[in-house]
Amino acid sequence: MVAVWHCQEVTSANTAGAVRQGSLRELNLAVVLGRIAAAGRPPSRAAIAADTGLTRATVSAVVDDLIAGRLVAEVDPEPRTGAGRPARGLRLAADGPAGLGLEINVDYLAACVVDLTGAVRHHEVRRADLRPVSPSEALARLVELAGRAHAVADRLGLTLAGATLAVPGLVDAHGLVRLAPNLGWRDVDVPALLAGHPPLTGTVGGVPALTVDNEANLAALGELYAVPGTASFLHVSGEIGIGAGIVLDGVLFRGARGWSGELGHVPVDPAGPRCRCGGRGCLETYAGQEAILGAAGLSEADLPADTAARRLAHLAAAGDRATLDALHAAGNALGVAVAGVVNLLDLDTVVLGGGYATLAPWLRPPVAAELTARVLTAAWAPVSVRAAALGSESAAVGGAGAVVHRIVARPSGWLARRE
Amino acid sequence: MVAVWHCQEVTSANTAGAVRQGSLRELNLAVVLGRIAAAGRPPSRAAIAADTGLTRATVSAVVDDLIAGRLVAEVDPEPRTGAGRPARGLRLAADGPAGLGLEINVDYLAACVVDLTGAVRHHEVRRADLRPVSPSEALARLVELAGRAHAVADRLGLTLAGATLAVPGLVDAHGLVRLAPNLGWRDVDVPALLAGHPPLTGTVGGVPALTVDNEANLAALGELYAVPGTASFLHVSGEIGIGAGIVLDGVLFRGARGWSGELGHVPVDPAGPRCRCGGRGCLETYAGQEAILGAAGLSEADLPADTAARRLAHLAAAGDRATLDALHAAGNALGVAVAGVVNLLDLDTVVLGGGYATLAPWLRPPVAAELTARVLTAAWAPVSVRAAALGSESAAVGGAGAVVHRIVARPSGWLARRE
DNA sequence: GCTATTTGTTCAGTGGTTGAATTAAATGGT
DNA sequence: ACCATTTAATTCAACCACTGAACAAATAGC
Repeated sequence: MVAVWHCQEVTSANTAGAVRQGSLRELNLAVVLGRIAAAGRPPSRAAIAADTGLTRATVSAVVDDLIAGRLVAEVDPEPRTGAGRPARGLRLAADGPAGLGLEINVDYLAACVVDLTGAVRHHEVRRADLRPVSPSEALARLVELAGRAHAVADRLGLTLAGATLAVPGLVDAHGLVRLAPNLGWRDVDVPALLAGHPPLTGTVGGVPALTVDNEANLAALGELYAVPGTASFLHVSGEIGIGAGIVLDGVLFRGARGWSGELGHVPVDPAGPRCRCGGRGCLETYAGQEAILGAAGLSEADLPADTAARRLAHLAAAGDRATLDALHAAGNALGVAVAGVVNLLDLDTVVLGGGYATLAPWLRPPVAAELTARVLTAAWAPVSVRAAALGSESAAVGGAGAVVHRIVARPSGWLARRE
Repeated sequence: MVAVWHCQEVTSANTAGAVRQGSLRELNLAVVLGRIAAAGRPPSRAAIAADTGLTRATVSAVVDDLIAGRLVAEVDPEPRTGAGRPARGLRLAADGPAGLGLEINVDYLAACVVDLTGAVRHHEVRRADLRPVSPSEALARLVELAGRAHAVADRLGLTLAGATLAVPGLVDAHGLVRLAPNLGWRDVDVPALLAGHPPLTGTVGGVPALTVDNEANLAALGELYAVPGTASFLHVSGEIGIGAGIVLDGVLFRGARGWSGELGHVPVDPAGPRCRCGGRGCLETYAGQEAILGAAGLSEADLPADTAARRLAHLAAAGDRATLDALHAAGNALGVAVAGVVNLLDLDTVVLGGGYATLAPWLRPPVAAELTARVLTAAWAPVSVRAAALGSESAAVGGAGAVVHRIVARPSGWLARRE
C-alpha cells in the first residue's frame, strides 16, 4: 500500500486540533528551528531566547532535541567583539534529512537532492522525448534516476526524508494525475505504478514518502525557497500552457481542490481567436508557446519542445523583427492578464518563470508597462517584475525543497520517526 | 490616544511566536469554544472531549473558564434516547460580549449589534445623502447611532467588545481612509476624528475598540458568517465600482497591503471603451452601475444612488427590453471576468452581493453560462452562483460579526480583560 | 590576576494536561 | 420498586514542559 499525500504546506503543528501536553514541545521545536532557518547568520541559544521570549533553559532543551535528531548542528563561534562568553552558533544540519525532487516533463526527466539548508547537493537531468513513452515506462526510467540520487544521498551522509514528483498536469489529492495534456497522460495512478520502489513507497516519519504535484506549483515553491525575502508573488510559468503559482505570505495557494493557477484562460480579448478551452481570446492564444512561435513565423514542428524558448531568445537577441514583435505582443497580453490578477490579489511581485524566464529580457518591458498602466495602486507601490532565479530545474528543486521545508515547519514528525 | 487595528482575522492564538506555558490553556480555550461555535446543536463536554481528543477533565476545566467569562452558557439537556446521565448542552452565550457594526455609505449610515451567536440584536439605518457632508459631520452623526446601539446593548445585557466601521474605499492599516471616491473622502483619519467618543475609543481586552475596513471586505465576511458551510467563495459587490471579497478557507484574503479585491478593472475587452482607470474595456465599463443604467437608457442623475439597483430590478421585472438586455450584457461581462478569477483560484462558489444581489435573478443566468463555458474544471465540479443572503446591511453585520468572531477565535483576550 | 559580561546549564517550582477512580443522573429490565 | 447498566461530569495524584534564579563556563578589558 502506497500512501501519498497531496503536497500541502504544514504551517503549524496542529493548530486546528486540540493542544495536548506534548504539543507544547512540538510547537516550540518548530518555533526554534524556524528561527534558526530564518536567521541570516548562525544564532546563539541566547539570541533565540531573547527573540522568541522563551527562557534560555527552554531553548537549550529544545535545541538539544534538535541536535540529537540531526536537524541542527553547532558551529564554532564567529569572532565577536565585546566581553562575555562566546556564543555557539546554530545552523541547520547539512548531513541530516534531505528531500528528493523528481520531475517528469515533456522532454526530460530530472532528479535532485536538497538538504535542510536548501542547498542542491545532487542534480541529474536526462533528456528524452517522453511523449511517445508510456506512463509506466516513463516512471520506470524515473525510478533509475531516483535510485542514483538515493545512492548519492547515502554517500553524502544524507537521509532522504521524502520525495516530491512534479508533473505538468492536474494532480488530485491522492497523487492521481488526472490530466497531463502535453505528456498525453490521463488518469495515471502514479503511486500505484511506483509501488514497491523505495524510496518512493511507504511513509517516512509518519508522512508519505512520495507526493505528486503540479509542476507550476512546485516551480513557484522553488522560487520561494531560492529567493528569501519575497513572501507573496505570482509565478507565471510559460510553457505550452500558462500556469500561475500563487504564493501568499510564504504559502503556496492551491485552491479548494488544488487546481488553482490556471492563468492561460483568462480572457484577454473576447473577440479574439478561438481557444482550445472553448472560449475566445484567452491569454494562451496570445502568449502561449505555440502562439509566440506562430507569430514569429516558426512552426512548432521545426524544433524539439525544449528549445522553443531558447530558439526565440536566440532570434530576438539577433534582432529578428518578427520575433521581437511576437514577444512584444505576447508581453502585452501577459501584462493585461497579470494586471487583473495583481489588482485582485494586491500582489507586489511578478516572477517570470518556465519558458518566460529565458525570454524575460524581452517580455519584462511590455509586462511592466501594462502593470504600471493598469494596476490601480501602482502609483503608490510599484509592482516589480523579474525573471525566475532558478531555471528549468525549479520544479524538481522546489519539490525537494518542499520536503525539507515540511520538516523545518514541523520537526516533531521527523524526530518521532522510527529509525 | 485612539488605537486602531486594521480588521484582521486572528486564526490561532500566537502560532507565529513561541508557545509559553500559559499558551496551552489559551489555545485550548480557543479550540473548545470553536467547537461549541461550530457545532450544529449544543454539544456536551463529553462530546467535545471525544471530538478534540482532550480528556473530559481538561474540557471541563476549560469550559468552566468560558462560562465564568460569560462566553458560554449551559442549556438544559435536549431529550435524548438511550440510557445514561443526560448531557448538559453548551452553547455560545447570548448575553456576553457583542460586536458593534457601523457603516458609512453614500446614502446611509447604519449601526448594528451582533451577539456571540451571530444573531443581529439591533439594527438601525439612517438614510441621508452623505456626499455633501463633511467627514467630521458624517462621523458625528455616526456617533449618535453608535450611542443608541450602545444603550440598546446595555439594555439587552450585552457588553460591547469592539466596533468595526465599514467605509466604501481603501483603508490602510491604521484606519486611515486613503480614498473613498464615492463619498469624496481622501486621507480621512477616522480614529483621530472619533477620539473621545466611547465606545469607539481605546482598547477592549487588549484589542483596539475600533477597526476600520473596506465595505466590500466586510460584506464578504457578513456572508461568510451568515451562511455557514461555504468556506471559500468570491463575493462580488456591484456598486458604482465593483469590489470582490475573496474568502479562502473561512479567512478573508486581504493581500499584502490590504488592498485586494479590485475586480472592476479586470480587462474584459482591450478594445472597449476607455475607463477612468486609464485602461480600456475594464469590467466596470460593462457591469458597473453607471454602465448598466446607461445601457438601460437611464441616467444616473434620474434617481438617488440607493435606488439604482431597485429601479433596474423593477424595470426588468416589468419586462422592459432595454433593461433586460443591459442586465444580460452586464452579466456576460461579469461572467467573463469572474471566470478568470475562478480559474485562477479554483473557487467553487460565487456570491452576487451589493447591488448585484437585487439584480441576481437576471444576472445569474448569463454569469453561470459564462462560468460553465470558461471554467476548465466546470465539467468535474460545477461552480455555484447565488445571490448574497444578507442585503444592504451585510457590511455592518459583517463588521460586527468580525468583532465577535475575533473573540471566538481567541477568547483569552476577552477573558483576560480588566472588568 | 581580577572583574565585568555574556553564554549556557542545573534545579526546584509551577501551571496545565493526563488517566483513573468517583460521583451524578438517567434508562431499562426484572 | 429496585438494581444493573450506561453515559456525564468531577476529583485527585502523577507527570510533562516551561519558568526563574542561581551557577558554571568562557572571554575581554584593566
